[in-house]
Amino acid sequence: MPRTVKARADVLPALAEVFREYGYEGASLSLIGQRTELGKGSLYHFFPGGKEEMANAVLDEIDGWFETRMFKPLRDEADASAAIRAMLADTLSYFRSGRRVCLVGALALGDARDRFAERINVYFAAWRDALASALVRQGLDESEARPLAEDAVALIQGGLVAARAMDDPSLFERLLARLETRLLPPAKS
Amino acid sequence: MPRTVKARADVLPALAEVFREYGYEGASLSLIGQRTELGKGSLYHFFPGGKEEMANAVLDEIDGWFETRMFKPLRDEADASAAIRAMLADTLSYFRSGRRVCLVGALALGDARDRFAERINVYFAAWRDALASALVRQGLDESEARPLAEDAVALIQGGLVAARAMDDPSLFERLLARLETRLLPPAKS
DNA sequence: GTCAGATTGTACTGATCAGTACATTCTTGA
DNA sequence: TCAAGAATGTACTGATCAGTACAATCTGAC
Repeated sequence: MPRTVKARADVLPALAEVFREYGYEGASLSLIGQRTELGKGSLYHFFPGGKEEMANAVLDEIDGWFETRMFKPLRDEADASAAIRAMLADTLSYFRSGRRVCLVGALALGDARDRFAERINVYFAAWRDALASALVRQGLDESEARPLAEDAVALIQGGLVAARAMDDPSLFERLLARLETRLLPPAKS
Repeated sequence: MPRTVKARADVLPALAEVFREYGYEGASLSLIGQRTELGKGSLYHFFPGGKEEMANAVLDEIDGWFETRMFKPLRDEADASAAIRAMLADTLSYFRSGRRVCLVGALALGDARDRFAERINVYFAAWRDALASALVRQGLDESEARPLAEDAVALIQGGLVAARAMDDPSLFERLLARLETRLLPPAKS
């Protein structure tokens, strides 16, 4: 039954975008239906648990993407600096220069926070820890790497808020460019 | 008719807290009624424009608080460093070490963004510009002050997101402490 | 072709939403 | 004391919410 799997996975990007744009509570089933081009029958066929299962499926996909694409390289790649540069580039493109919101961050601020609290926590902690690991392999002490990674994750999230608030994607780009100079070791080639 | 004015103003703190906790759409009138201990009759008596007028009243109060308490001193106070230190201390206490969310930031990420887009934009821009002004008076070039102020505002917003996401108020405190060392001139007394 | 099961559309449910209408109660100034 | 108007409680409106039920349709294996 390849079609079942395909159809459910096909819906996830549209689903994610609805949650990103409207938040958990704001993403009504009628809106979800429009964006995914699926009726209620199909939606509840694929996601018997309703909205909560939809959001969890989206979060699963996001977790998977960040884990394999960013966190794992940050933890494991031999060239830590390259992994950090790749992380920044991926961050820029994933969030569309700040035009796209971080769903996890939006959930953290919104009214559905408690419902996904554990997942939200894990996502942020994983990002911070993976980045700190890369910084340590770059030669920093744990005691320097930890705070720097903490700053970086917060700066990225805040950059998304600020870029959206001021409707200025270039702000997010500038933020990431400056962050790169703080995260990479000075004047190596 | 002093009582009218008093009653309306008395409701604003509770109103603000509801919007902060549940977002604009999530703050239902029944919830607002409970928290403010006002029935629908009273709420629509004080705010004939409904929820939107309530949110605008709250934003007015927030704007006023930040303007007089933080932005104006940052722009005008003779001792720029003292104003920056005061800003950081006020930020810490206002947001309750990250336990309290920034309503403006939450609105920026949420589904009611378009409704308050202009106000949100102005709030962020005012903070950045006021801080940049203080940095310039501290001796920085405009070209250094601008990016640093931009970073600071984003870091604060991101700190609120991250502190809430990881349920760790001390994270917000650490962030602000490190930010202070970046904003104040090194080793003066 | 046929049939089991996957998929889908439609019509419901009861709850809750923002907002309105309005009669009642309270407060205040004279 | 008493009216004017401020303040409030209650009962509504129609819309929309998440979720359910179920019959109709489609699909692929045989």
